[in-house]
Amino acid sequence: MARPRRFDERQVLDTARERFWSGGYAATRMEDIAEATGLGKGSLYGAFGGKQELFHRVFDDYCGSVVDAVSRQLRGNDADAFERLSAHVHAVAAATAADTAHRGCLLAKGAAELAEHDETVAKRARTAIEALQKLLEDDIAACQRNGDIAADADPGKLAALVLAVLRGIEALGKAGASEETLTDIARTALAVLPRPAH
Amino acid sequence: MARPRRFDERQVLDTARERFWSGGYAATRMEDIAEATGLGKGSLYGAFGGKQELFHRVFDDYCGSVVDAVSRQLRGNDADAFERLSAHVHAVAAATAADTAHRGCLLAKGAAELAEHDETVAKRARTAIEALQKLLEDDIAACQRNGDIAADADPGKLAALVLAVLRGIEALGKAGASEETLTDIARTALAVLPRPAH
DNA sequence: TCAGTTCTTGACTGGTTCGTCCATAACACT
DNA sequence: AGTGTTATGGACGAACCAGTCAAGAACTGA
Repeated sequence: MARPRRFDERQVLDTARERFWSGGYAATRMEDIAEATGLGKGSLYGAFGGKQELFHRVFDDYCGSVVDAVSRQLRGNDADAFERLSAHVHAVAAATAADTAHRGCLLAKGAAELAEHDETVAKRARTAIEALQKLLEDDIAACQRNGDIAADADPGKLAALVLAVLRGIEALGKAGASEETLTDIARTALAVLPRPAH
Repeated sequence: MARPRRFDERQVLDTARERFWSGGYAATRMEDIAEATGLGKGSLYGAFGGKQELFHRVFDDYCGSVVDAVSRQLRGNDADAFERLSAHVHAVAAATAADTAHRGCLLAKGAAELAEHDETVAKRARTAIEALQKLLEDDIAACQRNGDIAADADPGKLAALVLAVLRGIEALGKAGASEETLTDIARTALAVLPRPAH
């Protein structure tokens, strides 16, 4: 009954993500996004409300997709749990090293810029982090069932440690650490995890 | 021979740091800083050049003071090296947890916002991180000499790991992790460091 | 006391940016 | 085809902001 949208909302969100990711929230102009997507500003505002709401959409999407991706990497049977954990940790190091533009992770960047003054962003980041920790914890528990990690260790605490290492790798990557340093951190972190005595 | 400055440069830098730290670079207005310091904009520009230069000054100062502070915490004799390391790691966790405003560390926040597009900031962050790693490495080597950490471990790699954990604690704190989680991470990280076999 | 120099103040400029508005376009249903 | 509804695009308004400038103030050394 009404004129249909000519643009794909998904695509606009992806483009907006790109802009916010590379420039940050404050430094990205709505007009940049309009030009990059080919939309007029009217359409942009009509469809998403405003800059803040658009960012919230983008940020929410991004957090969800990160958790999804990690979930795909870590879920599986007990036998491969340690291998999955190892692959994940190394993948984060490799991805961070490959990110020559040093944009890091939008979750970290957005939280750093806005969490203090934007409760919505703060809350979303918190739930994403909690989800990531839970995924790690489940995988570590699987490692323990399979005898790859000491059974008497607290999987929640090890998961928190691994998560801190992963976020730390991101942070160091943004500060310009070399690929070698990052992969060393990944390797060392996996090496110091408590193995079962035999 | 000329009219003397009425303001203390140090104090202005501290106030500017406060503003940049809490609002980020892009979202902080020079007029905010002028008002907060009581200076007119002309004085501000006359003394510091411009927004970017002022931020560079502030950022450089901050990086230096962080490295200094850590240096004071970590330098000392071999006998207390592990205790100093432990105290430092726990201090970072406690400070992060106490930072209820979640502003995190200006080094991380500034790098996150600007490193991608500002080579000066990127370089300064890099040298600060390298200095921190060196301090940790020296302390860990001291631990090894004192028999608190396995002598066959690579102190540089352990230092990189510890640094990643510390930066990760900061990042998780900003994302809203609880004090308990953060201190658990600190405790667990220290616990998994390789001890000498005896 | 006076001259020379630097500092201060705040109004002003020019450019930028968020968000709005409106005339027009595109479609669905009758 | 006609009508109602929603999308489009870009001009526009209002606020904001970095940086400048000029007139006057404060101080020192002569």
